[in-house]
Amino acid sequence: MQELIGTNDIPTQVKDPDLVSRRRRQIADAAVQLFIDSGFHKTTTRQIARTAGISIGSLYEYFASKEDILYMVCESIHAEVERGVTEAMSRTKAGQEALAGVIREYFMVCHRMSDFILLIYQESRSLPTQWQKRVLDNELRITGLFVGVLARLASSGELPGLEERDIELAAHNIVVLGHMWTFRRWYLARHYSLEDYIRLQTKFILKMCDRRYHD
Amino acid sequence: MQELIGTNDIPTQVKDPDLVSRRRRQIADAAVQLFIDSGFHKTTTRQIARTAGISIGSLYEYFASKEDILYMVCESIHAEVERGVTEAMSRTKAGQEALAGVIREYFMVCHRMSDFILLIYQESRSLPTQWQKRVLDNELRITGLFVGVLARLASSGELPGLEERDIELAAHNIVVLGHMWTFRRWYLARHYSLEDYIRLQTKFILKMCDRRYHD
DNA sequence: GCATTATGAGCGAGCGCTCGGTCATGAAGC
DNA sequence: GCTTCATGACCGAGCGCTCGCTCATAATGC
Repeated sequence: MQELIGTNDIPTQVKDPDLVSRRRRQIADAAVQLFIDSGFHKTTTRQIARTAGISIGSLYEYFASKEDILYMVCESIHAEVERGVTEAMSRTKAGQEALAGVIREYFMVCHRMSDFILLIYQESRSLPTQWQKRVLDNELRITGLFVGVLARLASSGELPGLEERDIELAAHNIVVLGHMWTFRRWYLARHYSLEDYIRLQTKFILKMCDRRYHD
Repeated sequence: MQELIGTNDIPTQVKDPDLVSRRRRQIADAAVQLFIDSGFHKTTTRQIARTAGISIGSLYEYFASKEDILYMVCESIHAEVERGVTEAMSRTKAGQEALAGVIREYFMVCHRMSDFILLIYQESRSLPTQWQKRVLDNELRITGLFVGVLARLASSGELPGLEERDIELAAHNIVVLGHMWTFRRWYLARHYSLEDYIRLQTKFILKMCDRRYHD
């Protein structure tokens, strides 16, 4: 929920850039919780302002529209997920267990960001078209991180029989199985602990990617 | 999009049950397209009435609220998916290829119902809580169909090493990988034909479920 | 002619957003 | 140092409008 808060993507009346990013963060933080609780459409701009502790007038000094707020919220969420994943990757060692490690960390991020990821699934359609595209780009960039991991393993012979097209699709599968924990949580969390889920899915994913794998 | 149109879940002023189900179908058909095109919130009840070819007053003879219409639309979609899957299952033979066959048919259903499935992901949150639960029940019932298939195969020794908990989760995975074709279509459809997608994902799923499987 | 169904003008709550104005701060002029 | 003035962040009543929904009345059909 970062630097881009002060991005010049979104115009503002206010001169002081430091103040702009502080206030935007303040507003986005208030908005994201309200969006999660009641959805984008049922949340009113007045509510957002009140929760952020500023007036409705001031709110519109920092954002040009309600959609702008949603866009910033979506960007923040993706930035946070991406940060989590890249961090996990830099921490992780090479070789066979690398994949399992990254999956684990990614699933933990999904768990932590459950409500936020769900929000993107449900509300990103309310964004103006060009910003929807940006959201999809973000999604694709995150998927790309997993393509990278898989490609590295494949090229070092760790995943024999996995061609380029397989890799791409496998990466999408990993990403989406992480999301699945968020949008099927109402069921999954009642039958599997997060640890169980990670263990079982990792097993599945490894079997999927590595024909030599046996449990 | 069926019999349940005349369901007594939703109250009506109109006596003739046949008329009720005809009109409800008429309204739901109009609404679903509008919801897909513009989303639930941006669609107005007046638009729905106009598209259905009736007056706004009449619309409220057959539905008590806009949410009621969304609920009926969601139910219809799930009924259609379930019909498609059960039909595929009765058509399909036993044994090793049974799974691949069912997956194939299911993915075809997902493809055909792409927009509708996406609609449920995006708009079911706008439903009153108790009806959200019903939607989740439907989702679970469809998943249950796959649990059934996998369990039958497992008990006849076709999928060694797949325990009950694995089966449950594998079924969820299959369902969600079908949905993935709908909500990542903006990317996937540009890189994989439906046939490619089915072939690759089936391979993945079989590897996931069957340790004896090799391509 | 009565019961049933259809109609659409109208209601009013509530929405996103604006804009004229306030006020704390600090620079400028003397 | 005191007064004056300029700045810009902050404010919130209120505008214009839309929307979901109602209800008095008309049309229909048995």
